Amino acid sequence: MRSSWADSVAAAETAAAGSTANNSSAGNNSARTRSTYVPPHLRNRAPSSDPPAPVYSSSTSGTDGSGYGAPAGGNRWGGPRNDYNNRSGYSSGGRGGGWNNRTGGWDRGREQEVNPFAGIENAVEEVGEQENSGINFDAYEDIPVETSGDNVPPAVNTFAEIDLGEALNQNIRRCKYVKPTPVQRHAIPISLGGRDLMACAQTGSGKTAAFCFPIISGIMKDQAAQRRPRGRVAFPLALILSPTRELSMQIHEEARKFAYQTGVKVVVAYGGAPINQQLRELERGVDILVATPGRLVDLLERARVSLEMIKYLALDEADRMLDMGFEPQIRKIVEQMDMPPPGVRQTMLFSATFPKEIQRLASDFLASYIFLAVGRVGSSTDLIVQRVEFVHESDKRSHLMDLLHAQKANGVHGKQALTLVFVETKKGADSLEHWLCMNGFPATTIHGDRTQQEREYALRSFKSGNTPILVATDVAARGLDIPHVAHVVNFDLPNDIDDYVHRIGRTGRAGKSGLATAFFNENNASLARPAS
DNA sequence: AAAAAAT
Repeated sequence: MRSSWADSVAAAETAAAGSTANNSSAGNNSARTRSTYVPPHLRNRAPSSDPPAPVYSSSTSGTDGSGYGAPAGGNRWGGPRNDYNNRSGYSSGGRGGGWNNRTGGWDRGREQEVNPFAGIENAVEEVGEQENSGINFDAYEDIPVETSGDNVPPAVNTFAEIDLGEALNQNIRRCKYVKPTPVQRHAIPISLGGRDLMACAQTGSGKTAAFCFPIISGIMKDQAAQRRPRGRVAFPLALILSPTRELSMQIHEEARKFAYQTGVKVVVAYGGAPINQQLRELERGVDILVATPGRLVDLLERARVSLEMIKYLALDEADRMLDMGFEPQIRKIVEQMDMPPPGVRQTMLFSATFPKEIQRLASDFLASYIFLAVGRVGSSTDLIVQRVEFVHESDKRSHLMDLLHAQKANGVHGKQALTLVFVETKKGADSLEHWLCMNGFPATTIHGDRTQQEREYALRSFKSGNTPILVATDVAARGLDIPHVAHVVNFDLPNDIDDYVHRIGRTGRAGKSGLATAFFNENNASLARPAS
């Protein structure tokens, strides 16, 4: 039996207390050198005390609009951040002109930063005021949060309280983040303070921003991050590991938004995609590398990536990675290559649960860490309406059909009523998808037997509402943040209650309400009562 | 028993 969240909290408090007690001052040195809180009345001014960090010096006069063609007054690029521009592989000089000119001389590939805000979410029409931000902030009030450890930095209530820099603040506005989510309120000050962090929280709670903001801000402020020669070996400053390719892609997309026009370069590497393109991307320079463990080990063995310069390490969905048997790869990456040890680098470990194996990982990877547990947002108990229906195996398809027809009849537009159907097997996914299509319901499927290209296409097609039904195996169960999933159907029940919770967590995201239906029959007897 | 992940 897995430990519950409450157990995790309890267990972790002892663990965290024990691990921090003997090592209270280590790892704090970097914290002192970072700049800190700026009171509200001093914000949006040039921080005169810190001339060498000019990123923060100008808030551009123009409203930035699309991000392109905006730097009229500011010229963030040409000016003060030359060190950075050079380092990340942009040619220096003529910056402003080149930037505004999309067909300019050097816009092949990604040499030009693509505006990440022209994203897929625009494909789905926004409804109503509340949805514009994508997050229902009211749902975040009264989320239980626990922290433990030595000298926990106080939480913040607004982004403005945190000195993230103007470029990052602008991206936060572009993302329409109004105020920090609970995990952000606590985790960002902890990370900005240079402390290691063990956090129990789910994706969709704002976790990605919680670890990206401090990393990006830290890289921007780091005077020591001088330009390095570009070459065959890439030297990322930050590494983000995640269990599945799609989750890595998603983190990469988000991180690119947060890093837009900061000069911080984010690159993603995962399997199933041609490695050459990823190698080229790495050669152009990388600050933050987002990767799945297998592909990263490959890159390390080819000596195309060195972890020598790593200052920030984030492990996302750590429990999932262990479940999937990645512990050897992860230990190899973190402990047996050239990555700086705990205390020298800064490490953030995120996990939905906190069982023994994760506790061990935490004590091995983290130094003097702070434990943070954030209650679930849109948890199974409040925002997701759950139904369990007894359906014989042979009736499942027609029953699903009834549900889909009812949904249609309720006048939900195809575009917004995305339905995610979980099945047990890859074969089952294929055949159900086929059957749905045959019966007039545009569906697609995602599972581990499909090529990466097919998987990515399926996800895009689903998100855009093109095929508003996605049949999935557990590859999609955790972490994926798909907006507008109105209904999760557990066509086949998962074997494990944790998986169930994660699956239905695909709906009711970001504080919106959702519906979850599970088909239950005699085959699932083992789930009906705790089988221990 | 199944799923995921490097080729």
